Amino acid sequence: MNDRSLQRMSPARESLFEAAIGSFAEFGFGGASMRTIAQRAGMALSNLYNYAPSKQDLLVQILKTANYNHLAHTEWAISGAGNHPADQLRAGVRAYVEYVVAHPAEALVAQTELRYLDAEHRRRLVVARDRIDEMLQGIITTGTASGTFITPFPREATRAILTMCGGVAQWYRPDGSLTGDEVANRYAQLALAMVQDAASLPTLETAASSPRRPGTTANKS
Amino acid sequence: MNDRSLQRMSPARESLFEAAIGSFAEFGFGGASMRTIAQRAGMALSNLYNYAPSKQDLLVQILKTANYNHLAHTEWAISGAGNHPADQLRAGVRAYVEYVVAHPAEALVAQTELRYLDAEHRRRLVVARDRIDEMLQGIITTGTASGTFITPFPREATRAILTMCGGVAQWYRPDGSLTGDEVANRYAQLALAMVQDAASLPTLETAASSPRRPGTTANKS
Amino acid sequence: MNDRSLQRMSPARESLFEAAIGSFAEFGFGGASMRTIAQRAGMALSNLYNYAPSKQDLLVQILKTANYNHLAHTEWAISGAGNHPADQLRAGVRAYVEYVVAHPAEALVAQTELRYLDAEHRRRLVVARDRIDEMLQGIITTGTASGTFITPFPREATRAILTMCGGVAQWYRPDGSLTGDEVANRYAQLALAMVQDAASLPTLETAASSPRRPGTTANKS
Amino acid sequence: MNDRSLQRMSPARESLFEAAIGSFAEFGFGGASMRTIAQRAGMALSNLYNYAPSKQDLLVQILKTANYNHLAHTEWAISGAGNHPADQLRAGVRAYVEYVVAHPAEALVAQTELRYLDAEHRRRLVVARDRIDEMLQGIITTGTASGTFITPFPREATRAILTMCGGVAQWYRPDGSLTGDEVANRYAQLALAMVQDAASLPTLETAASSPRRPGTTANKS
DNA sequence: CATGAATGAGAGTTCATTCAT
DNA sequence: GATGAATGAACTCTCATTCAT
Repeated sequence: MNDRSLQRMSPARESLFEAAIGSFAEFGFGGASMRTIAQRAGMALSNLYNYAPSKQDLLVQILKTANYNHLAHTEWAISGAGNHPADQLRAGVRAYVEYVVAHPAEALVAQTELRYLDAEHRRRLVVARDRIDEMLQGIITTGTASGTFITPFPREATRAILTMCGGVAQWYRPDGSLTGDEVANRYAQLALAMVQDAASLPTLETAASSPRRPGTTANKS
Repeated sequence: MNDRSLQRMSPARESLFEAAIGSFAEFGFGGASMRTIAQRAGMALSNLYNYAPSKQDLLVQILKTANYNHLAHTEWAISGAGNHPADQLRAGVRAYVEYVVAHPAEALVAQTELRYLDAEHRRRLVVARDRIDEMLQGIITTGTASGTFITPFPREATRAILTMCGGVAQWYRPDGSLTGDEVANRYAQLALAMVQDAASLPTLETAASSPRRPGTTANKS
Repeated sequence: MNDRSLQRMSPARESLFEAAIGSFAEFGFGGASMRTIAQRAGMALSNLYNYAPSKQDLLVQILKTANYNHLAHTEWAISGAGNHPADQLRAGVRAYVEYVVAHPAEALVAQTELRYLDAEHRRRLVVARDRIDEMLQGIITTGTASGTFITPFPREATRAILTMCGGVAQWYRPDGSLTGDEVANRYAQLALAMVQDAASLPTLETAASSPRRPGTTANKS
Repeated sequence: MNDRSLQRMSPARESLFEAAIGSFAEFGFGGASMRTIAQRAGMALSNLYNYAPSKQDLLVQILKTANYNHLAHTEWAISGAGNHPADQLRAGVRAYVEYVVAHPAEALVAQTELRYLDAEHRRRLVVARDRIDEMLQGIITTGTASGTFITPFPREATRAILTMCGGVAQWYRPDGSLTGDEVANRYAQLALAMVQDAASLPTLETAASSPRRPGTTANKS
């Protein structure tokens, strides 16, 4: 899937947004300066304003694209994952993390800098984010109802999963010890564990054969 | 435990740091200005420099206090939780979240603004944060070794738990539908589920027959 | 008489100069921007430079046309007013004001923005204005010499008359309570009064009874 | 009378406003830059903003002071000129012009730059100017009613007088051929002539026989 | 003639910080 | 400790202008 599939971009526009994302990720919205961004994009400062009427608008454009691409990638994966909630959740989490590790700077900006927008822009931008939230919560709720998942707090579980997945943007490095795929897989497993997916649980016999907490009730008893 | 136990503060100092935390939380380090902070603190701009030699230092002081108080609160709770990994993890997560909901702005700043410090300061400040990480990871590893927990990825589980707990700062509101205690408890359960704490697991058919560690979980047993 | 008689204009050129005059009148030379003017003229910014090589030149062209048209209109009226100084002055003032009320924005710009030009351009542009001044002063001096007018300060009277007539541009509105003709007539009478035109004066005993030069004054007598 | 009598000023403030008035007079509001003003005032650019929160506000402050001082000076002179309309008009015009020649730059700015303010500020600022207008018009109307003055257009006469007096700011130079006092006196005479003040009129043959208010006019009698 | 993209200079304004009092 | 005045650097943004098409 193309990065900027939603709106085909001229090379200048492309490099500008790349530079802006990089700068916002590195210094934050307040810390990044239009001069720096222009330099990074290889164009004159004043030319920025042919692409975005203000710094705020630059951020808005970035967040809009980022959020909707993230949504698209995740929704697409879920919609191809069949009917079983566990498969859907696994696919969703995997895709969500995949997008983050594929665009760490963009994802970081999307998480971090949304707060600095005015209420109106924020309202319109969270729509995409909320859609992902609703999808995941729907999956978890359905799974819980059907007995596949067990969790008394679908709302908090959803939030926790999204938060922990988004957090990947803060430490993931492409040259780190784990590939993006590995990270995505592991987070998918952790998410399934959190909702106590039946299939992921230790089975009875294996549970018995290898009693990991001998005297499980040892806690108290 | 007192908020600013490490260094007793004059009222002026108190209101200054309160103002700074509030401003940083609201506008980010780059977006907050010394003028705004001074106004919020009800003092003259130049008087700020009697308490902190620079804006950076203001942030450093805040983060130092925040991180060490967070560490202290969490470590204290764990150290009083006995020997069982599940109890320790639960206590740790609960305490961690408790601190976040008790000081949402401070916690938000601590998470968000650390990146904007120079390497040296960052290095010294992450120590406290890393200590919490190590403690949690130690608990999880120990628990896994002893069979209480089941997770193939203790490293990622630790990070995920801390991230999701820290994320509470981004949405928690004191006047929301959940009290801070409820949030803390639920997140503790979610964390235990993620590491598949034996006692928290539903057994398949024996679910009803042998509730291990009765009374621990509010959900199922 | 055609407005732009000196140089026939294409529609684009026409709308450009109209836009420029409007913008200069509204915001001043310094406050008006080429972008604004272009928008107002309904053309692209860069296209302006096909009609004027610079903003300054735009103003120069406007002022040149304005000043010479104003001069032409006034001189023509005077030259058709016969030999009597009073008739000449009346015709001159009337025509001067007529032009102002017919082109308020242009006249306003001509008065206001001349100062912002460089010395050379200013020198060449004041020629037309000075010609009007000289004509009026000539009329007044002649009239004073012949006893028709009485004023000890022909120089100041001339300046005062031109200033007060030019000032009409600052308050005249086409939809105001007075038509342009009425304004022109009244200002002509005021000017004649200022130089104490004999025929306009009330005589001692005949003040109420006999208007001297009957039909000249529309007002009371 | 002190220049800034209304509000005592620190030396820095004083020199700032002097510089601002000079710059606005020379280059216009749009053409003057805060940098230039600061240089002229001998202070750092940023320090300007300790005295005026914006360039607009700088202009507003100047215009407020200028207009009210002009009003004060003129009103004071009129109020000390006795009951006769001719004396009042002469005193008023003289004082008005006196102020202009005493503060040519300030007066020029007051006339020229008012238009560039937003409606609200303009509305509040014209109050002082309108008060002068009303005073003059009152004098002329009264004089006309009592037969001292003869003019069918008191409204236009008032405007014309004020305009021509204000126009002095555009050409008067302290080192010119006329002193400020001379200019003021001559304009007062011209104004009286314009309203056909009885005492200022030349009598025809009875000029010597019936001087109405003898000794009033310096020019003829 | 007309345009959109690009630019260097400079605009107004705010920044963190200092210093004499 | 506390303040108001002052400063140099940097900010976002707009300016008039150019040029390839």
